[in-house]
Amino acid sequence: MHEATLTIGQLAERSGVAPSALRYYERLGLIRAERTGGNQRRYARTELRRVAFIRISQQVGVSLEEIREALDSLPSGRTPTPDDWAALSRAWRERLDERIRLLGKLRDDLDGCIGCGCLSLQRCTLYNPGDVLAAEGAGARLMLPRPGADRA
Amino acid sequence: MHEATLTIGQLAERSGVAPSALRYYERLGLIRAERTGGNQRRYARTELRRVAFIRISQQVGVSLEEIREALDSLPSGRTPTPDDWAALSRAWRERLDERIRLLGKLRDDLDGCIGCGCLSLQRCTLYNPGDVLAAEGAGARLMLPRPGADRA
DNA sequence: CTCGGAGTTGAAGCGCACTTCAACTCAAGG
DNA sequence: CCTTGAGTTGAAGTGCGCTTCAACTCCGAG
Repeated sequence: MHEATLTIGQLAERSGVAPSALRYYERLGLIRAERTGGNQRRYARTELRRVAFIRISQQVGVSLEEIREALDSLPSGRTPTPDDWAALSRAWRERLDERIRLLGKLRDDLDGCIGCGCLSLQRCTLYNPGDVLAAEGAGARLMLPRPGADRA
Repeated sequence: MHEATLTIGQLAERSGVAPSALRYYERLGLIRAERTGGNQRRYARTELRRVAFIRISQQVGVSLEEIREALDSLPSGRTPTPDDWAALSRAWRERLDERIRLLGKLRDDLDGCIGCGCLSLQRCTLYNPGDVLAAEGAGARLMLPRPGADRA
């Protein structure tokens, strides 16, 4: 045990991500694996870091497709350095800030509306298109893109 | 025009929600409508406020099912007062605070990891089960419930 | 060599929040 | 009356992020 590579089960256990999810990530091109003679996946230990980055990015609210693009921007040829990872993380920082800012605004507005009890679409800042927490990735739109906005 | 009730098209325009979504909300029991002799929906103007509450709640990260439960808790019989709406809004306030808190923690941790470049699953506070932004509603789990957590 | 647990695949299913479609009816102006 | 735009329905489709399943193979301990 404690070999240079990990089986899918080992990677799953260490990362907390189900094997089915890891295979899914691979299909999307987010992680890679060598194969044994018997066609089984063997993961380099560096893949652990990739998986960590994926899960963290999801918490930031980034879609798997965008995460893939980010990972694709890592230097090919050499193993990514801590600096490489730091650069990617910095890229999410802005999104996270914006997300937090908008939720903070929502909270303030909600407080205001709790005070006045208005919840009026026309007057309340809560329902202000253009200041919407738009398409932050993640599944069936959490954040209210205007209807048809993705086709416009 | 400017009648006591709204057609589905009018409600859609005023609320910014597509007619198909409004019909969907009705099927889920989130809003109600009278019917004309010709079976067309006519919405009381108070439904505007319900729709506003629905969209705001979604921004907080609440699922339609939970929103339905919240709306069901409104007093039946009388038209909800501003105080009634304020009470519902207050109920989301805590969720919003928690959401903001966890995102803030994620940001701080991310800053720390940008500094050290670690992204290590084992050591990094970023990947700390139990402190995960769990099941905040909304579609295909944005916030990383542990695999199988919804079946456990 | 045998056995069982771990791995493989493609296809299908799930949950959420909707949208789209076809086929039809209604309502209002000319 | 006729047309046109708006409304009606149920069924099916969409996108994301997976999970589940069936049918099969691999690998290592005994």
